Amino acid sequence: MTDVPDAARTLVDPMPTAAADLLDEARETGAVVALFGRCTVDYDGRASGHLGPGDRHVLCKPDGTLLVHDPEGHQPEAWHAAGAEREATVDGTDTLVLRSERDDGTLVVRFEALAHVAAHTVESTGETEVTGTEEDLRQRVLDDPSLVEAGFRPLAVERETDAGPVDVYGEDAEGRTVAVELKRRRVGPDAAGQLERYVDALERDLHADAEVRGILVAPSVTDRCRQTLAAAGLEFVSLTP
Amino acid sequence: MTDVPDAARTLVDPMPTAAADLLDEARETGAVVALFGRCTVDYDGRASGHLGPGDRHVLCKPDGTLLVHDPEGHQPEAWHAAGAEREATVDGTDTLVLRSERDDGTLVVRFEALAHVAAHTVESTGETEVTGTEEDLRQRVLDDPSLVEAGFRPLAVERETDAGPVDVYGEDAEGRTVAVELKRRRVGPDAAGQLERYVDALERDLHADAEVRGILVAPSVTDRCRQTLAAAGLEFVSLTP
DNA sequence: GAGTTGATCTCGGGA
DNA sequence: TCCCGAGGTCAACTC
Repeated sequence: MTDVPDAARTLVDPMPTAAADLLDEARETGAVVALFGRCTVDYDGRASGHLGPGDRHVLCKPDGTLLVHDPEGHQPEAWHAAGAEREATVDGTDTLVLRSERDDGTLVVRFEALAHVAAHTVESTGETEVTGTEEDLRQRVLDDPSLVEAGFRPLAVERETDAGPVDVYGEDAEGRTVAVELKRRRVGPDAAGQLERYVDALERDLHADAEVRGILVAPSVTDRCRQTLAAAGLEFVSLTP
Repeated sequence: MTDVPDAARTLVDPMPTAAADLLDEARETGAVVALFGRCTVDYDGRASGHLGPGDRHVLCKPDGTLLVHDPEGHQPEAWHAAGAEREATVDGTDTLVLRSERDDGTLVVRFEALAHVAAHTVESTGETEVTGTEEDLRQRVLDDPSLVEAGFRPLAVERETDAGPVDVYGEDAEGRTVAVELKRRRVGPDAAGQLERYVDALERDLHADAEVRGILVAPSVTDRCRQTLAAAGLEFVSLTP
């Protein structure tokens, strides 16, 4: 044991007390801790759930995030989001208990068996950069409004209405108000409903007699979406990000 | 080295080749592998992104799932969902490269430095059980339809319409068609729009003159949701799961 | 703090 | 296979 904690520490088949110590130490140092072992999980909060005994991977982040992963799937089987308070104790002599408390609930992981515990302090986080998002699509439309239609003139982005913010708000070549809803992926009826709400709200806002066009811009739409658009008098323009 | 792979193996400050071997072995045995190290990530697919050098935790599951976690937040910074093909190679002498291929894109993780690699074979997955979901709320309504209103009679669940499936479809005390949309949480305008689409579709489906009531059942609604409901002639019933 | 929407959303169920 | 909506969604941004 040294006063200066190691940047990385690993325990194999640890005693629960040793694992608890490592978790306590990690809380001081801001380390990320990964545990492998056989455990049960109980959650109570916005919903409640129980996971029977199984081999799982548990990841504890210094911001309070706790993720319980089983061997399949992208989604954690159980979790607590950032802001949770974590506490590691030993129940009896051989059970490590991880208790995570949040305003909206409690998560408890009980390890019947522990195979690995690894802690790793993080010195720096790299920069992250993503392209191909909806905002990129919007920028493309603003740079070249004719992608929507010839003569389209954008006047505002995220223009507020009583039904929420319109992605791109503008006028067509004949001066009619146009609401554009952008989607980077093929969309279903929900996108048509979203646009419909904006158009209805704008028509109520502006004048009772105002004609407002609604244009859904997306790579493609489902049949039902097309139906919904048609029923609401809305238009579709295909644009692939 | 034995012919029978260990159920659990850990490497500390491993050579990249040793880590690659462990990843290859894990592919055979169906083990979950967790890596700690300094890495960069490049993703190209539905979008594209780059993560600069940083200390991260990488989790590889036998179903192809790959998750790259930084020290904050619930969401992985980068990922590949199940079904991806993974390959571990060594670039030069000191860089472990994890390459994950999917139909819709490629994810590459390059480790400049590796602190831990741990593999753990999974013998069994515990049962999982959740309560407090929307389906539980629906069952409650079916068991006691008066929670919606006195005289309400459910006739179908997930009743199909041209706009999608209605949560609970039924009749009120006076024989009018009722579409019920259930939400387990406080809801915004999107839920009102969803219900509106169903009601509109039902009115088109049944008769031009048919009156169809739409009732949103949720713990509470936002102001805008209430406005949208009112504008569409829809109703709200408060019910807490 | 609440409201609104996006997400490389993922996931499960049904046609 | 695609479509559709739920999710203990989470996360970002605005008011």
